[in-house]
Amino acid sequence: MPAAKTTAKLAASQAVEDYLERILELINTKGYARVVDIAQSLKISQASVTNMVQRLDGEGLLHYEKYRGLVLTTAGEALARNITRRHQLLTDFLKLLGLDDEVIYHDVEGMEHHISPPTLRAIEILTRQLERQPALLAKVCKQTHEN
Amino acid sequence: MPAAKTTAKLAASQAVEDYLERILELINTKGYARVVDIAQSLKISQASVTNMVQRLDGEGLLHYEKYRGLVLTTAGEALARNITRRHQLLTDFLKLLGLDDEVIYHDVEGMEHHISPPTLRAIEILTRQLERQPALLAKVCKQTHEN
DNA sequence: TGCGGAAGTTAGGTTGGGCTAACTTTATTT
DNA sequence: AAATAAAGTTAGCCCAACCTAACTTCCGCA
Repeated sequence: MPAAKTTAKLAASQAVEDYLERILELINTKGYARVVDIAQSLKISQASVTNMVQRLDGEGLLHYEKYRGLVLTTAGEALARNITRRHQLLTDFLKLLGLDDEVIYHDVEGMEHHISPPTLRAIEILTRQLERQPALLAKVCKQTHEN
Repeated sequence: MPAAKTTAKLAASQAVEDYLERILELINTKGYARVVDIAQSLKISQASVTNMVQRLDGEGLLHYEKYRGLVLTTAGEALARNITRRHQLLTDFLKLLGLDDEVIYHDVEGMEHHISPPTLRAIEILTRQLERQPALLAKVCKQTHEN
């Protein structure tokens, strides 16, 4: 069999994607991800985080040791990077349209879980093309803020 | 108090939006929305539909009479039209990018619940502008399907 | 007109993902 | 090193939305 398939993935829930995204972000910014930080970042209770972290360990997305912390597995980090990329590309695209940061953050947080690779790719390419069309973008921004 | 607020809205869940959207669609295409049709359309059981329909009646989004059918209220129809519009505009936008119908349908079904009015507006305006840029669009489509 | 099948409903169960309260473990501070 | 504070965990709960099984109502037709 040529071209082995190494990525399993198999559909992570919205919640799982949110957790992984935040965990990766915490690790990138402070070097580690504590339960208390994840809870604060997602605005949920520590108890809920402990629960989910145990589940994610069971699913092989991170290694978790009671009271000692956690690290992402290769699979977990792959998923986290993937959702982070979706977040970034969507944010870039909406920024181009001159939308408010609050609005962008809110909408992206919802939409990022529902965008498939082909759509993401098309938006990425469109974004790159639009970046070279300042006149067109200016028109869109202006019209958007009219009225 | 000037400028009375007539629209309440108050955040409908994803599920509620999906139900209303399908109900409106059924009414528009066959003139009525039976439990069995809604169930089939959403791929869930009739029992679940009955449950939700009772809830939506309680929330004033439709009038429901046991065994006799249902009609959308003004509020329900407003919500349904709103979500339908989001669906349509997102679909139009993605079609412009040359994406496959299956992909579009799937992604829109997820994203439509998470797009705010400002973002929707910006995308609508962008879509209209892009429609007059066939060369740009061709480039995006081509690059999207490369590789 | 009454009966069988389709449609609709009810009751009760499951699952995911949240919560609080109470407890344990770890870390800090004196 | 003991006390206290902070972090983490457990147990038990709740709610939205789904499900199946069993029952009821409705309707077309012999």
